[in-house]
Amino acid sequence: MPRDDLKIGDLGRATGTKVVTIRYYEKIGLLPAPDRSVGNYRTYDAAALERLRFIRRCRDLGFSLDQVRELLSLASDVARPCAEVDKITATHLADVERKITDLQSLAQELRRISATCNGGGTISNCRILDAIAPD
Amino acid sequence: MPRDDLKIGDLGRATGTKVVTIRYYEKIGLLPAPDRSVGNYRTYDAAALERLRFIRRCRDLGFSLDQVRELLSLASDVARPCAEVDKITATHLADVERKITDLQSLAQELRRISATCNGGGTISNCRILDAIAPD
DNA sequence: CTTGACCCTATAGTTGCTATAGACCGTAGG
DNA sequence: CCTACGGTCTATAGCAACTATAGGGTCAAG
Repeated sequence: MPRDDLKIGDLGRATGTKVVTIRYYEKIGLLPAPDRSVGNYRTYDAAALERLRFIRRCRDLGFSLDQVRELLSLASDVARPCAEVDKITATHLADVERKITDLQSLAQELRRISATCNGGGTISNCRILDAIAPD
Repeated sequence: MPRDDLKIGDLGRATGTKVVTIRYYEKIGLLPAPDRSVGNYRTYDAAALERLRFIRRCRDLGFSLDQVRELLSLASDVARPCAEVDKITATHLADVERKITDLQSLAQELRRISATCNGGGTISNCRILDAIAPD
């Protein structure tokens, strides 16, 4: 076995990925099924390590697994236009920005609601509940 | 049957909730099992409508179903201190605020990555992919 | 009396993992 | 050589919070 062969645990440690997650990525086709050792252990090479690193980085950036799949497929096809990659990124960025504004108005409303809190009172005169359920 | 009896579809329309979701809330104990009509249809009264409205409002505010459960339980116990309600709200607000800052740095990074896009090029010289997988 | 809209139950799917059970492999110590 | 241990294997079930589907029953209008 070549020196750069990694067992699944090694790969996990090298990428900060749990073993079960790696197997999960394999099951859903994000990682190719690797060769097996005599004892039926998965053995990974440097390419697998790089691919998993890429996947994890994408996940850190908040891309969905489907988007990661697309990015991987694009990355392997040097002739496709770079604009396709940018489109995925831009779509994701727009999603993130929309989420931010949604959460900002949410936070605003929660602050407003929380501000109505009747210090040491009881539920019977809780104005927060009134604020949640205006009726 | 009293005039304020609602079928599940009516309740759904009145609260903007899908029928399956209402049944789901019942199954997980968020809504009590209502009376049934002769034909075995669920029949809801005004109290159920109010309770579901409260649940939906909480969900709109981003509370988890467990938090909603707690809020409902608090709301029904007039002797408990209002501070408990505020604590749930404050915790949730902190969550939301943390999510916002997380997403903001994410958006920042995505903008940075997207800005590297090599306009009309192909994947072979795609700098976005390089930016995602710096190596 | 049939059509259509509604309702019923039960089960499986979604996303992205995580957890568990029960078995096998490989190496180091006694 | 045996045993203990840590790692690995498969398969299955669980998490949030629903959504979707299958295969039926109910009810009012035409």
